[in-house]
Amino acid sequence: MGAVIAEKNVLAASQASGLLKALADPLRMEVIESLSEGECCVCDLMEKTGLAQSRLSFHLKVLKDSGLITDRQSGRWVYYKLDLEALQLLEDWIADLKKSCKNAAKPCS
Amino acid sequence: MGAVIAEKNVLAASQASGLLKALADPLRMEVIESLSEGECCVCDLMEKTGLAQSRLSFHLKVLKDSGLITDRQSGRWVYYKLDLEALQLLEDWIADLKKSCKNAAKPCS
DNA sequence: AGGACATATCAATTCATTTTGATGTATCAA
DNA sequence: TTGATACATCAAAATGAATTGATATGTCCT
Repeated sequence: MGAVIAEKNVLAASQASGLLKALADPLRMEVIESLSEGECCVCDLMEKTGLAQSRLSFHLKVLKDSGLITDRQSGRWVYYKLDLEALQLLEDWIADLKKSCKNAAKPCS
Repeated sequence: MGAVIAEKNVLAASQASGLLKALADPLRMEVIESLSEGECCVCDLMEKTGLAQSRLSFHLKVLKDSGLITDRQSGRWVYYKLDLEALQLLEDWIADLKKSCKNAAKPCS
């Protein structure tokens, strides 16, 4: 039983690490917050964030690679949106960490 | 009303960004997970993580500056522990983001 | 006072991420 | 089929973060 839980944690931890890394950047957080208002295309995100096209594209790729957002092409436009499951995974991981916290001091050896 | 909420969100966002950045590193996550077992001193963390002293010290500083952990000196030893409130703040920030997600597509302008 | 221990800090190097400007690819409309 | 639009990708330069080994600081013990 320990093994299964440990494995699950290791998996979740590495996944969480990727999500955290992607999220831990002010520009990308801005993008994420823009996307929380609903799916939208790159041109709209450019307006909202004021970022240059290639710069925005770079950050969108980081976010997409992490699994935090997904894209869909429609004609000339590419639409991005948040992946709620990824956010949920992250929230769960933090909740688990909190739960596993025993704040008892351990004697120094 | 919008102003107050916006201010609160902006504050939370920049704070959250710091926490995320600190947390989004495999070594530091290891440290955090060690600390989830309870407060402990640097020498114990060195054993648990196998990191060299100066390297560990560097990462502990990053974590402490973010507010994710706190320290307390006792004689020659310095004890570190997780700050549950910071974890809570992070969890709340993600929960809020999730809540504010409207997945309705926005027409491209 | 002197030595040993626990930890922090520093400067130099290495390594990773980000920015920029240019070019490439696909789609649409005329 | 040409030109315009929307976006992605690339290589080079700029910036930032991490590692290393050395040295500094403070505390304890004798």
